[in-house]
Amino acid sequence: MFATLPTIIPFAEIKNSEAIPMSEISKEYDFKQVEERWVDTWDESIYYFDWNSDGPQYIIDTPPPYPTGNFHIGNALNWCYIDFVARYKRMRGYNVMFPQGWDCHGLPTEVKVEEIHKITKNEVPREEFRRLCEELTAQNIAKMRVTMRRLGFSNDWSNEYVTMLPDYYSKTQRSFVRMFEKGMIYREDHPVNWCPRCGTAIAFAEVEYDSRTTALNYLRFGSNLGDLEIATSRPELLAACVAVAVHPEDEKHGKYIGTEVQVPVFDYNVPVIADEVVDPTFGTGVVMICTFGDKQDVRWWVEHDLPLRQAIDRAGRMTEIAGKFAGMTIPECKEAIIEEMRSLGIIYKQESLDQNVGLCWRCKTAIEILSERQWFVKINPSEIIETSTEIEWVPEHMEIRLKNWTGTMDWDWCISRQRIFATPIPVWYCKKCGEPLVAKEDWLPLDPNLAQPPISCPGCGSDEFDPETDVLDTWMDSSISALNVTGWLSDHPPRYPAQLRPQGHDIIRTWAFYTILRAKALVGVRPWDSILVNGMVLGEDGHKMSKSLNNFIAPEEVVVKYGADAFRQWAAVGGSPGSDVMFRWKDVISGGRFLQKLWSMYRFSAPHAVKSSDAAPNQVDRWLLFELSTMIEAVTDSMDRFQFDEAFRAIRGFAWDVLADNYIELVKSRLYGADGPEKRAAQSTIYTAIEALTSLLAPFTPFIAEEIRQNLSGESVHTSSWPMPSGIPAQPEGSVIKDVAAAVRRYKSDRGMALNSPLAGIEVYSDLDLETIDLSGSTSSPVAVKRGSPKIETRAVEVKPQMKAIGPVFKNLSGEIIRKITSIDPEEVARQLETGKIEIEVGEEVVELGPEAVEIATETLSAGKAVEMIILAGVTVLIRTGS
RNA sequence: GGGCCCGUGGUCUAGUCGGUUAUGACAUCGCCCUUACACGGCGGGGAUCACGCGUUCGAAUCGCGUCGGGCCCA
Repeated sequence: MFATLPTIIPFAEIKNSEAIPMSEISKEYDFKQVEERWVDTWDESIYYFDWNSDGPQYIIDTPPPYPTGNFHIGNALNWCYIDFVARYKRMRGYNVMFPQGWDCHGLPTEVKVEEIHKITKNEVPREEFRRLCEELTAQNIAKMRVTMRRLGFSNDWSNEYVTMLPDYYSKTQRSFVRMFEKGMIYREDHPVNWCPRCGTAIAFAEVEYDSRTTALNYLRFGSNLGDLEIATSRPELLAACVAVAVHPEDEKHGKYIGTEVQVPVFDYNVPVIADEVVDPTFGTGVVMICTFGDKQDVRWWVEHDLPLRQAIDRAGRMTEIAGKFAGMTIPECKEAIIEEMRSLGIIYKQESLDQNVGLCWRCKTAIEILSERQWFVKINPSEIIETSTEIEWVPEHMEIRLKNWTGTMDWDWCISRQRIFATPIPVWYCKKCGEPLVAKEDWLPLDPNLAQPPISCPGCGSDEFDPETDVLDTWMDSSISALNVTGWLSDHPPRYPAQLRPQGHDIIRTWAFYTILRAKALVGVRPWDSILVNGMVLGEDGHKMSKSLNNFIAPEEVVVKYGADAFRQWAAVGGSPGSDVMFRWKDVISGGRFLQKLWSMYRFSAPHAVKSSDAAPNQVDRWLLFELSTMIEAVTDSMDRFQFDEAFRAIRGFAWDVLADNYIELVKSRLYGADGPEKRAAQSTIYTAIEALTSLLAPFTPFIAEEIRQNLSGESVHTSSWPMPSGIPAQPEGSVIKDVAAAVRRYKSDRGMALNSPLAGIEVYSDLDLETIDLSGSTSSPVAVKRGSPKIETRAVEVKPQMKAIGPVFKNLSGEIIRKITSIDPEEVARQLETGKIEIEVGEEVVELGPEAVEIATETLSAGKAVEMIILAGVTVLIRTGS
């Protein structure tokens, strides 16, 4: 018996006072208009953290970017991740803080200011120069804020901080004072990495390495035992030579150990020492130790208690001890000294040598190691490594980078810098006795260059002081960001640790390292519960995106062309967090297409999506609700693991495949049909699905999610809750109906038939009680559901062994069983299968297989009638074509 | 030189505590303007899962090695 076709009511006659008619909704999604409108109208106070709330907190230690004026695509990727998390956690009921900070201090701004005003920093008063830097920084921050808003980030602007302002840098200064008082900060003469161009000390983290080719010079040192031949790549440091080293078991040079040799050109004696680190196969096997050619020299210097001979000054020029070379630059001296030694026959050989040299990461000048009186922070590697194990690293393996780095530092963190635009070190030196006077906490903030201490010198009572002109390393500012956002030294009770630190893997050795160090030193706890590490953004050529490689794309350019929601989809699906992500226009384009698809779905749904409570969902509705519930569960799980690609793919898959391509096609006839419980059930199901969909999309595509949700229900999606899975149980009927409808659609498509062309009849053979309303509606054909199997002859043509079932039971017999069962006649296997078991001989024994062990592929034997058969899992469909 | 990550259709990618026919996007080909969407729908072609050896009944997945790439460091 065929079910009757539902009556079709013309669209124009459908009146629904609650819903928006489709015709009023534009066919094309206008992302520009929608996004710009929401940027202008959103009330950002809904993103504010509530300091007074007792609810569960979720504080994000946003890494404060350097205000260059351009919010680049790498920032944008990281901020997308942060925003996904922040919006998700808010919807889960957390009291979320997504603060925005600005890490202002630093050399690039000083350089830029010098460029803009055509001055050098020494030409204007210190205070004036600082003011110009602040002015430029403020302009740059303003520019970057615009981009961030346009990208839809839900920053908490009530918790913005700017490290160059007294509010913040007083905390930096207080952290300095506290750590000094705890004995964690000290000042002493110590080798430091020095950039001669910038004229400042720099930390290991600021040293970059590059391979260069240089000359290895072979020269002779005079000795009573006969000239000693040594090889060096740094002859310009000859005047700084304090010893010569050989390997203790070096047979050729062993006799020199303990004697003295004469340094050529400068004619003074240095000892020959034995040290196992010397590579006897490199050069001549003899190495000259200078203060300081490299880090190894520093180690030897300490170990063997050698004297200090400083041949290079702060400006990178040769000092007095270099004699007639004094005043030359390093390259000038190198050239002159080689020339001199050549003419004297001291250099007897030169060969080229590939080596890696340390460079200043800002200006790429080769760094020198100088002994300078500087401020240092003590590093306790084991404490940092221990603390990092308390932190959840995502992805896990990134923690190894921190551990590796932590073990490689040869000396403490040098925190003084010889610059202007930075946090002043709150210290004076007594003019009379020279003792340093470190400010007390309640004097702060201050600049010792502008203020005098309120007390006399505790040592000698003098009232005359010189200010400390050095300033603090910028990492001293930024490494307390985690403490700052959790309310340290604020009016609020502190809430550390923060829950999340999102950052790139390129700054693990700096930011993550220093922040852990400082949190432990200052408050004794880890700075964060979790750290989420994002990859670098690669250009479409596969290389790290940078202006110099000319593969650079600005986020603004993408937003203008495809919108923020499309851009954010690239961030979500471009790669899983931690891996590098290539920027690809086609990902953005496909994101834009999805927006259009969503818009079309909404445009269709608008007149039909109506909440109602009195209509029980039918089988197809329940199938959709089950798929929705399952998807919500999966997405929630993915979000909890920060797997945004997984989460977004699941949402998009549901929206596109399940809801649009299948469910909506199935229920159209009900929606266009006469009012009644069946229609209302479909309307209500669509409403539920779209409502949930907009919530799930809200963290990813906040603009279109808001637009649709506001139109649908008049409420903001961004104050709504994350959907909960309904937990509706799985029932096979709806899924089978969907499969049959899809099969019929394919059938028509294969034959070039219009998809709405009616068939004479469809018979569905199944043991399930299938409802026919949506099947007949979506196929435009009468449908009958029958029990059992159709009277059609079939023949087994292939036996497909099921490895999953056979393997675990028969173990190493499996191979033989598979070979056997696929070699016998499939018809025979099929006959046996009807008895419920299959017996086959394997070698000597007879093995019994259950029905789960095989699947039989069959072929229909045509009965010569106008009947087509489609066999699906659990159902057989017969189509009467009517011819 | 060391550490970490990676190598899957033309391109990019999912899957990686072993188990039917390896996911998706973009590209490509064919058919279809079906009362939301042609920025759409249906279908097709296209991958010896870098290579070799091993463990196993069974390997993209586990182990070892080789080659190639990236990142961090020396």
